[in-house]
Amino acid sequence: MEARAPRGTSDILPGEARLWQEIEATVRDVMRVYGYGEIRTPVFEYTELFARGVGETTDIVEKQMYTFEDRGGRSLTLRPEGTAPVVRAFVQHRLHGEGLPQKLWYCQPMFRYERPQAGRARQFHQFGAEAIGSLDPALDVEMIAIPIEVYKRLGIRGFEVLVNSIGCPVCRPAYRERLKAYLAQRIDRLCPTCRARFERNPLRVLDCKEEGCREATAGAPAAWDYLCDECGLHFESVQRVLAVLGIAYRLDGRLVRGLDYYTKTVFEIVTDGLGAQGTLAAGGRYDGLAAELGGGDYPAVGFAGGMERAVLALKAAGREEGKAQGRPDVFVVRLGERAWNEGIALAQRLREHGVAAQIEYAAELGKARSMKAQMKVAGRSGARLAVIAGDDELSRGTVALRRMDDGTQWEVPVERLVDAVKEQLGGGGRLA
RNA sequence: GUGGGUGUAGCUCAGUUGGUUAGAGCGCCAGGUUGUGGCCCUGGAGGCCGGGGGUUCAAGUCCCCUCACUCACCCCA
Repeated sequence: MEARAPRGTSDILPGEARLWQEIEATVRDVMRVYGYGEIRTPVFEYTELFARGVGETTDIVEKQMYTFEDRGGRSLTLRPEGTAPVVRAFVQHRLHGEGLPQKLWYCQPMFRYERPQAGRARQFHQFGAEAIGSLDPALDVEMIAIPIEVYKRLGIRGFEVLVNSIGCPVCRPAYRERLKAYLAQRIDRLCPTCRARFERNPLRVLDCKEEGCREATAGAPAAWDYLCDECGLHFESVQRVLAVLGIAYRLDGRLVRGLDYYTKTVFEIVTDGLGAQGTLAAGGRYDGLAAELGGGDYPAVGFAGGMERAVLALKAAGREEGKAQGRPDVFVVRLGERAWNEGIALAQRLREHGVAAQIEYAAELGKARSMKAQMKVAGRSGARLAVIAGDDELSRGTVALRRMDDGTQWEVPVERLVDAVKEQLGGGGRLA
């Protein structure tokens, strides 16, 4: 067989994993300061959850889900997005009883059957947050502020915030009809896919990248001109809070989301320079989802950001992958039969004192590598210090300590080794 | 699902109008007399030239098919 990860999946090797850890740590801390609690939901759910929650006619449900039947005949689906499971958990565990709104965050893998390309995979990872049980526009803005804070802390710049309101079940039908009337007069100028969209989801025509479609829809009515009183007031409030927080944004009447549950506020944080998939994070309000899942009337808002895209953005900002293995503080070089074993104990003792100590291993049983080879690995490892344990030194009850930066070297008694190493490394265990 | 691009050593890539045992740099391993890394020198290992079929005296090179990767469309994080 050929050793190969399935199409659209990838291994995150140690060098890149360090970037992931940095992003995860940043997400975790930003969520902490914003007062969100972590939730982890199952990798698979009953298929019905996504069919009802995300929408039967969305691309995700129609052609992108990994759906299978288990041995009990249940239809299960690998989670293609994060919001529906979180809301399901909110309803299932009656989290409204813990106080409202419930503020939850996650960072989990998602699965969609798509053709892979830059910034898109079949297994990918999203970090996100959901605030369930409040209509407060401040929460809409929080969902924009959180990812911005994450990117700022990571040193990712050059993104733009797009905001729109697509109304609610009260006002959207009217806008939809108005838009259809407008499009009907220009139907011949639309691309074939947009002609198909015209019936099923006319809002998506606004989102088309085809030049002809963009020209045809240049003067199309904007959703915000047709909002009902409640949606209009809410939209104004969102913009007011954005202004209060000094968040730069651009109103974009063409911004439409592909999931059925969105109401009122929708937004995207986009950047160029990552290829065609420039959306770093996106989200919006979904006031009807909890009710749709049988949980009562709990308006909510959330966002999700792509981890892989954050990694791409981090690299685009000039960040390098780390070394595969972390830099050790010291490298124990062993010489002679006795030292080959006792050196392991020295490394062990250093580790017990919190010092990162590495040794070089034999390629073949009973064949120690030459000192030169061990020193070469020590140098390459980036270790600050080498502990040279030779039979000669050990017979004197000492080992040699060598600074790898300037090559100075001296002997210390074995029982003083840990202290001597810490002295060299400085208080925190790292080189001062 | 639809298009374009690319597949030669672990990595980045050469490979002449088809013509001997397919190369380089980096990396890896071993040496350059006793037990010392970085620089230098010498040597070595490592290649179903993505796979299959075809044309030809002869294919890494030309043709067809296929697979994979990749970019884009669709859509989305």
